[in-house]
Amino acid sequence: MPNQAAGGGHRAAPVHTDPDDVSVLTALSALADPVRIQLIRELAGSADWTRSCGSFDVPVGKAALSHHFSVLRSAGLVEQRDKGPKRVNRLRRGEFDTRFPGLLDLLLRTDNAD
Amino acid sequence: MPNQAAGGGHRAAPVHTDPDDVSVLTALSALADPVRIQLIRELAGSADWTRSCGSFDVPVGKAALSHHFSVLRSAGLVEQRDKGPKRVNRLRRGEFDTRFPGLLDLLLRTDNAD
DNA sequence: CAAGGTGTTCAACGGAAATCGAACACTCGG
DNA sequence: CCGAGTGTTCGATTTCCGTTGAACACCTTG
Repeated sequence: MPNQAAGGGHRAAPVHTDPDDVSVLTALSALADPVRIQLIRELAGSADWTRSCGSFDVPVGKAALSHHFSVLRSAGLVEQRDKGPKRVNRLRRGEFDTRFPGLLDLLLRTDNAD
Repeated sequence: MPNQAAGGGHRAAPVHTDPDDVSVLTALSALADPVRIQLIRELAGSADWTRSCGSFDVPVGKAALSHHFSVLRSAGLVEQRDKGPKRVNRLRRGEFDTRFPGLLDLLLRTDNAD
């Protein structure tokens, strides 16, 4: 029996924020970064829970990457779950779009390339 | 005859950027600031060309204010015109909304108070 | 022409955010 | 139980952005 044993998991659970509790300023600040934009775009092109944190093609080290995911969680943009040794991600598309209609679509439009 | 004389005005014309030439990153960065958000909100609640730069209720000095307007111009959000000694403003609502549909509306929704 | 009002520019400061390297914690496979 | 792989945390550095004060430029009114 690999995991999910009794007594609860040991790893520190990632802290999430509900999009409803996110201010516009926080949302915009989270999105106003090249690395995070790329993370979201790549994430949007993948199925839920299929991408681990290290699987993204961004020009930063692990530490900075971990920080960026923390920001994205705080802004209600990304949800994370532990899967074995990896931490897999999901873009909270529906929930975030309910809170900020059209904002994510704006970022994901192909004609919005930089 | 006060002004509008031949030979052209002398004041340095403000540099504007067409919303079509603005990247998403630039737009989001411009909007991800408390002072600029307030400027846009106040501007949205006023008729075009009725608000001079100094007429806004923001907690910063003239220098910083001038800088913020420069950022807003560069992001294609605000248009400025000289009117006597004052510089009056206009929110480029239609044009900006064509480039980034829904983005301005998001900021101006009352339930998005911080 | 002088004076007050408006806005820009400049150099400089300060603080927040991004980044890195190293150390640590956890999971899984030999 | 050890080792490789994954991600977080810590401390320190760097970079960027907002802010200021002072000097300057322009327009108008007296």
